[in-house]
Amino acid sequence: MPELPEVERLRLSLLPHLLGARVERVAIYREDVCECVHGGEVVPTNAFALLEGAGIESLHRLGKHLAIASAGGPAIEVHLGMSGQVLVHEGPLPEPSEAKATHTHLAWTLRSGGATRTMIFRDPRRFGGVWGFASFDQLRERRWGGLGPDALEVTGEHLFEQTRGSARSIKAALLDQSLLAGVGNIYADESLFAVGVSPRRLCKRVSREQCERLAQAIRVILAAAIASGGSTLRDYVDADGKQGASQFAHKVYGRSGEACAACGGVLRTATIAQRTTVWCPTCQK
DNA sequence: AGGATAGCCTGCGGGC
DNA sequence: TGCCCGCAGGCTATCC
Repeated sequence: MPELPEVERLRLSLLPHLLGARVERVAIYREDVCECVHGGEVVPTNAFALLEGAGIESLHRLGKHLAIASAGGPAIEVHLGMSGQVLVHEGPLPEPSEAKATHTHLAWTLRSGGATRTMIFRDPRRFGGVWGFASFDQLRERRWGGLGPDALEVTGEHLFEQTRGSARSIKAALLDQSLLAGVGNIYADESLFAVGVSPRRLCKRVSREQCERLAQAIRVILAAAIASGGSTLRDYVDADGKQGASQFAHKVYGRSGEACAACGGVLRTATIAQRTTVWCPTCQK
């Protein structure tokens, strides 16, 4: 379940394969995981909008969203959703039958120096997708305009200003990508545990000082997760197929019924903000 | 208008 | 052993 740290790890692992590479060909196996936009209009899915013929200049990330941009030309956004993966390998483009069997929806032939590689986007559950734009500016405006600041750089002041007086739970707010971009179910629970705030607590009952500590916990926990390779319970791998390791560092996520690392009490679980939530009723108020 | 809810989709694991 | 059902989850559309 990719969140910000997994997407950043993916970005870093893609850099050596993509920077300076030219896209020779794009194979589209499933059009309906793509959306292409040109001149503000949604246009039929096409290889050029998905970088065919372009030279790749930069990779960007905002929250859980990854962008691959050419110099002054097209740019694509990849969103991994629940089960999306981007992988680079040495082999040729997959045959349609193989693509179907592996839920591979798109593939790019990359030419870099003398080497030819294949990048694929696969996503069994298809909650993710790929968006093509005529420029990175258009991508940013159209796809990223509604997102809050990147969670790696969120401030307590921003959290407080955006949540003060709100009647929803702090957990719901942390999951709201328009408030801050990149926190999902795992790191929402981990961050709340780190600062001793119950996921059920209403935003209007979260103080400025608590927002300050929460913002710092979010930044520190996400940075640590990036440093340790991104978390994964099942689906996540980077561009080279390597799994992350930071699931071992989760203090509450996936540990319902286990002992709290801080007080030894039993971690409990409930559905909060439509998400399975785990917290320590003793440590988190 | 803010906040809650349904639905999308497949794979996996528990229970029988 | 094999089948069925429930759950996992980010995001959008829709409802209240």
